[in-house]
Amino acid sequence: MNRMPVAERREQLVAAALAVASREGIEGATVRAVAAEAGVSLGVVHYCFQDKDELLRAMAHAITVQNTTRVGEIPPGTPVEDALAIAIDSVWETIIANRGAQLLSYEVTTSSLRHSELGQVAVEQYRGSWAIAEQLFDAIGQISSVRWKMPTDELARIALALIDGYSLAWLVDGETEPAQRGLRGFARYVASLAEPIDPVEIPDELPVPADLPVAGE
Amino acid sequence: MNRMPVAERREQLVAAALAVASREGIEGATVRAVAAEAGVSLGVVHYCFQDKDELLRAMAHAITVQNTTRVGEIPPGTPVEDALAIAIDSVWETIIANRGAQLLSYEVTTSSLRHSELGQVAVEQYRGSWAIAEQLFDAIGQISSVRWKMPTDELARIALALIDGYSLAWLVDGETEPAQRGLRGFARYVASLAEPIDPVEIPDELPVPADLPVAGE
DNA sequence: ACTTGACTTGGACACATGACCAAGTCACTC
DNA sequence: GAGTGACTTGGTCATGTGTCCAAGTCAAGT
Repeated sequence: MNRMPVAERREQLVAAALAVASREGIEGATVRAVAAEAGVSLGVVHYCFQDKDELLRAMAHAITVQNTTRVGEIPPGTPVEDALAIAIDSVWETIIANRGAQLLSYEVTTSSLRHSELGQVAVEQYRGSWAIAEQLFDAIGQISSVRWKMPTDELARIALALIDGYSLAWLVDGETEPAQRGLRGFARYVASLAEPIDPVEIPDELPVPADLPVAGE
Repeated sequence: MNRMPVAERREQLVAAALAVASREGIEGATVRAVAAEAGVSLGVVHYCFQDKDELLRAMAHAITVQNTTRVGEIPPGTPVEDALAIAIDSVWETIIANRGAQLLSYEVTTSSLRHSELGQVAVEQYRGSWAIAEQLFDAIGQISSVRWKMPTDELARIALALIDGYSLAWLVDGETEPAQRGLRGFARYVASLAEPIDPVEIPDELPVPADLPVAGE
């Protein structure tokens, strides 16, 4: 096989692991399978990674990075409802476009929760997703010139819980319509939690409506 | 070891498998581990079950049954908000009371989606849960004398998606407060989807508010 | 040219696991 | 109390897997 520096080889192996695991499940990502997928002999894997665990951790990290890629841009001035719809649809479409990867993501999560070898992978995964979602709500707030009646971190958790739940259900029964209907309904609900603010000047202290206790984490 | 009829032994083995798998994960539920947990020699398992797969299927079925046990009774006349809160709290409490079992449930789901040996276990699991949740909303409708502005099967799917998502998040970060806050918020939202009806006489044809398309499954 | 070290190879080893079996043991019935 | 069949035992075997290694190959620097 072609020679290449370790770093590059590692990337190739991680990609191979991701491919195998997406296709055949996390258990199918054996050292041999990954080596075969990369077109490399067995020893190479242990030359580039100390453990199989290290390889899997690298793969999990790649998934986390992949999951926390930003959603497409939303033009400024877009109404809240539309902005929310765009964002949620975008997330949902990337999910149903990569069934294997999505399923793998859950497998990695559960594995990480059982076996300490995978370390804090699951926690990192979720922290990253929550942070991204929160940033997204903040961004939409600015884009659409609205203020949320609920802290955005809480909004983020609701949104991700719902998406997680619906995508699991979709993995099981293959129906996309219920999820889309549900998510659209959620978008409408969230839109009702937005109140317009002056897009030009944003004063520091606006009275926050006390509908819900503002519990910052 | 004590002699007992096959049926009884099978139950014991399924219980042992459930115990091991809840404690150490689905991968830890090897034939040997199950036999040891049940205090039985290796051959017994293969005497009672044709395959390891058959054992796992039986275990998965046991989980499904366990997951679809009815929530506690709600006294008639309870206001919708309270009835919803009782139901959701009840579900949530059984979840956080059995962390291992809940995690195992997800492991079984993902495993079933990968390996055809587990058959339609995941689908059965979800169909059962959806049906129960739908029945629950119907029941609450009767108990609290309200009519839902949204089809109950859709309500059920939303509720279960949310619960799934939150419980996954809880498994990862161990925080119960965000989930409880989120679920209570959902209960309040659902309560807003209820409109009172005459508790005594329920006519067959009531105009259904056309907020959403009524899509029967 | 030659030396050095990074990179690769193929195989070997130990171990866990699922499957299987032949013999043994016990309870129940006639 | 003898026979019958359900139940149990302990062990064996094949397979897949992670880990490791000693030797081989190649590219680059001196």
